[in-house]
Amino acid sequence: MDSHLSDAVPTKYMNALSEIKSRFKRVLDQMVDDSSSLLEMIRPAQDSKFGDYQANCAMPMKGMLGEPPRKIAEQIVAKLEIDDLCHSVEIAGPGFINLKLDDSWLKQRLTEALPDPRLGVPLVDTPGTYVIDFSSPNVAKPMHVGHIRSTLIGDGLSKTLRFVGHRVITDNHLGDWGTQFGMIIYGYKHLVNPQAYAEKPVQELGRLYKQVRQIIDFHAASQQRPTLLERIAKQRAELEELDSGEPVDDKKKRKEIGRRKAKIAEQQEQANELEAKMATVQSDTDLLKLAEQHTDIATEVLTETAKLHAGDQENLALWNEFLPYCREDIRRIYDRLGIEFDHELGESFYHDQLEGVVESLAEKGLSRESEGATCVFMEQYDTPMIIRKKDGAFLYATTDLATIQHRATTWQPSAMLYVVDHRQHQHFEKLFDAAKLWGYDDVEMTHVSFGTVLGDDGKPFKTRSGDTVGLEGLLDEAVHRAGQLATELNPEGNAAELQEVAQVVGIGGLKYADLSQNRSSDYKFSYDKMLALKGNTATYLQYSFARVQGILRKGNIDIEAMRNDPVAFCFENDVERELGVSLIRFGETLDEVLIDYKLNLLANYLFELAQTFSGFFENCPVLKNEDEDLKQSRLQLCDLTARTIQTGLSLLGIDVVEKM
RNA sequence: GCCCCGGUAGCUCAGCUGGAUAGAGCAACUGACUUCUAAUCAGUAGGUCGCAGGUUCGAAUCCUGCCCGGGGUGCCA
Repeated sequence: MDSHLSDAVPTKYMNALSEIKSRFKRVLDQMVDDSSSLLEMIRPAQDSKFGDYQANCAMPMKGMLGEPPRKIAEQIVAKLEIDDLCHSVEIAGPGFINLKLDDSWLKQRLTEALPDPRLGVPLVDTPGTYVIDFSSPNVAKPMHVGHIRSTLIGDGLSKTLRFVGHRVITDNHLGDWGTQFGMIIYGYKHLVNPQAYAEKPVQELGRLYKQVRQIIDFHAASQQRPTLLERIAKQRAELEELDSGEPVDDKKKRKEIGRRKAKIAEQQEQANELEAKMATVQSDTDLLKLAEQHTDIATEVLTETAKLHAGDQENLALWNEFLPYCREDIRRIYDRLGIEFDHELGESFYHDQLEGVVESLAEKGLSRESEGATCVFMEQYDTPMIIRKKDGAFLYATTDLATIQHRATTWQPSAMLYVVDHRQHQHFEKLFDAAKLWGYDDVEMTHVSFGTVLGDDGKPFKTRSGDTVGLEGLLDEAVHRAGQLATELNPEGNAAELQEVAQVVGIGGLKYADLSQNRSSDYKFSYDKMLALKGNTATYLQYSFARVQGILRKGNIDIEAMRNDPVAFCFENDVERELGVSLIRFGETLDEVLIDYKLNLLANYLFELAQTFSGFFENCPVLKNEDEDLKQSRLQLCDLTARTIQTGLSLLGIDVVEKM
C-alpha cells in the first residue's frame, strides 16, 4: 500500500498552477505584506478564450495600494518573470491578468509525463499519515443503499491520498457489538432451522435477523398504532378549531396552521408505516403464529444483548461463532466493489477499554455526574456529551473516544478522517473538541460529511420493512443493465468479454453516479440515474479509454517504445493543444480534491478531459495520418489521455476495459 | 425555541475562500455512422440563481431579515 513512498523520487515534475503562483509570489511579496490570499486568486481560466490561467489579484489590491487596478496589473506584469512558462500575458477588463502557457513548456511537461507511471504528478513534499474511518456498517444487517456513500467516498479518498504520496490507514469501524446480536442470538435460540444453519449459515443468520426484526416491529406497531391514531384524531380536532377553512389574515396563525397540518401528515405517514409492518406479519400465517408465540421478544432481545455485554459464556460463544459469518457476508459486497480495508476494528474491539476512557476523563477533571449520567460539559455547547448512561452502560461517544485514543497511539496519524453522513455533524464536533481537551490536540480530525440518501419521493431514505433497496440487488441490477446494453451494441461479442464489460461498466457507473456529485448535497436515489450508461457517466470515460485502446490495437503500436522514445508533441489543431493543457492539469486537480476532500472535482475533471478527447477524436485522425511525426504525436496524446482517465478512474475505484 | 444544511433550466445536479455573457447531464428539437468504436459528435431551445435589503469596481457566491424544505437538539448510532 505504501509503494508510492518507497520509490519516492525528488520532485522533478512541475505543476503549472503552483509554478505560476510561485512566479507571482516573488512579485507580490515586494508589493504587499501578505500575498497568500492574493495567490489563491490565480486559477484556471474560466473561459479558454481568456487563456489557460487567470490572476484576479490586481483588483483587490486597489484597496491596499490605492491605485487603479489596471495600473497595478501593469506593474505586476512588468516585474513578472514568466516568459519561459507563459508566452502571452495580457491585462483585460478591470484588471484581470490572463496567462497562456507557452507551447514548448507545455510540450515539455507532456514529454515528461509520457514515460512516467505517475503521469508527471508530483508526490507531496511532506507526506502525512491519514487514518480514514469509512463504511462502518452494522454487521448482521443487510447493507442497503444508505451505506454506499461512505464506502465509496472513503475508498476514493484513501486511494487519492495514497496516490499523491501520503501514508493511509483505512479502518472499517464495524458495528459488531450492538442489539442486532441480541436479535440473532435470540433468533438462534428460538427460531433457527438447524439444517439451514448447517448448510448456509450466513443465509440462515440473515433470515433470523429479518424474522426477529419483523416480529419486534409487529409488536411495537400493534402497540403504538392505536395511540398514534388517537393523537392524530385529537390534533385534527384541535386544528379544526383553529382553522375554520376561511382565509386567515394573521400571518402567525397561518403559519401555525401549516405547521400543524404538516405534523399531522407526518404522523399519518408513520401510522401507515406501522400498518405496513403489521400487514407484513399478518399476511403470513406462519409468521403471525410465531409473533403470537414471542410476545416478549423485544425485552428478551435486550436481555440477550445485555448478557453478551456482561460476558455471559453462552452468548459470547455464540457471538464468536456468528461474527465470522457476518463478516463473510459483508465481505462479499466489498469484494464486488473492489474495496479492501487495512483494519476492521469494530466496536467490540473497544468494549473493554471504555471503563478506562471514562476514568481517564474523570481524572483529568473533564467529566462530571449530572442527572445520574457521566457527562463532558464544554462551554461552547449547551448540551453535554454523555459518556456513561445512568444505568452504567457506555455510548457510542465513549467508543469513539476509545477509538481516537487507540488510533492516535497506534499510528500517530497527522489526520483522522471520518466519512459519515451529515446528520452526525454535531456529534463529531463535540467528539473532536472533547478529544482535544483530553490531549489529542495535534492531529487534524475532520468529519468528511455527506448528504443523506433520499428516496425517489425526495424524503429521507428510510429502512422500512421490506421496501429498502438492498445494496446487493442494486449491484446485480447495475451489472444486468450494463450487460444488456453491451450485448445489444456488440451482438457478436464474446460472452466472457461481455460479462467482464457488464461488471466493469455496471459497477463503475454506480460508483461514478455517487462520486461525481458534491458529497455535501443530499443524494436522491434513483435507479435510472445510478444506472445510467450515457452522458456524464463512468461509461463515457470508460468508452474514451476503450476508443484509444482500439486505435493502439489497430495501429499495432509498440507502446513501450513510443513512451520511452517520444517524438516532439505537435499542436496542429487547436483541440490538440486543449487536450495537452487538460492533461497536465491532472495533478493540480488532485491538489484541489484534497483541500476539501471533494472527489466530485476529480470526476468533473475526468469528464472534461474525456469531452476534449472526443473533440480530438472527431477532428484529428490518428492512424490514417500521412505525416509520421504528427501521427506519433497524436498517438502520444491518445496514450496519455487513456492513462490519465484510467488512473483517475482508479482513484475513484472504477475499472476500465480494453474493448466495449 | 436553539443549532446545522439546502432552495440555480422541465428533471437531476455543478458552480459558492466574490470575478468577465450563470454551466453540465437527462428529457425535447435539428443534423452527422461505406470513416481510428454513433455507449459518440455538432447544433437549437430552455434561467427574476427562493424573496427583500446591504457590503463594492464587481454578488448565484459575503452580511442581515424573511419565506420554503430537510436534519440535529441529555442517556440510539
